Amino acid sequence: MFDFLTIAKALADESRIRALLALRDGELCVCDIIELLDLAPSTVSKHLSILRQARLVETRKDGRWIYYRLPGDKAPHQVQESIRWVCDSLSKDLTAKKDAIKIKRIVRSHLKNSCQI
Amino acid sequence: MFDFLTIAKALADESRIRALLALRDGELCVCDIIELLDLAPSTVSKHLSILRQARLVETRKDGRWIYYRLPGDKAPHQVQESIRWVCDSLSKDLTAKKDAIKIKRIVRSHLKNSCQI
DNA sequence: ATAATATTTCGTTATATGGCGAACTATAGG
DNA sequence: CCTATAGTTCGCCATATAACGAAATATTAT
Repeated sequence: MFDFLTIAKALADESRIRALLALRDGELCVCDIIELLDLAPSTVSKHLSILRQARLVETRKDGRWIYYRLPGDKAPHQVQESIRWVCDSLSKDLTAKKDAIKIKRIVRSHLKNSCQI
Repeated sequence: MFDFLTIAKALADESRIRALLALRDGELCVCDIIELLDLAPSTVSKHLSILRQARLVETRKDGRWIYYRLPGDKAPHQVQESIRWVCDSLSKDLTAKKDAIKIKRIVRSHLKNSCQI
């Protein structure tokens, strides 16, 4: 029950849901998500740590960046089912669709900054 | 997104989850749930109204009593999937198991009060 | 009609939560 | 070494939420 409630509370916030859904197309670093949500870095960091504590996201550090991603197959069944529930429920959500487009642009522009052709 | 968040917030509270799971074995009146959760009537009423607004429960009035139940097949797909998620996630939960036993006793004793043999 | 029971609504209070900025840690680059 | 960048932690404030009791509503029983 405790684990379930940790997950349910983590999913009961629009910013965290948007962040989670944005990870469907692959990992993102924190600054990507900051730009997506248009919130203060400290706020986004807190949101991500709540998702992380619920095991709804995993992290990978690469130099200065910390990449967040959806958990893999070895994640607890409860976690996987929860993510499936969110993704299924919001597969056609308009906000999520807009975010997906915005994220593509954000990732592109960040790439452009680091490896200019 | 709004409907989803209404549901997610409704599910992010232990008392409401316990009430919802208690309805798996059939409808209950408010006083049953008050006795189960051991909270003030006004508190339980508020919890149930939150579940109701999220369409996670339906009601039926019978005399003095108002019976709450899980929604039927004509409930929105999103609602049904949400309930399935909760029930699946907590199918083996210890608190829920204890509650199921307690509810059986509560219902029995309420029946005994009204139709004494 | 009156009393008792079931439930809801309302007002209050304490705590939880989301938001921010400032300060801190860590890494990369000049 | 110094600066810039990425991220987290901490402290603060405003709002949201869960809890209660008192009062209101509705229905049944006396």
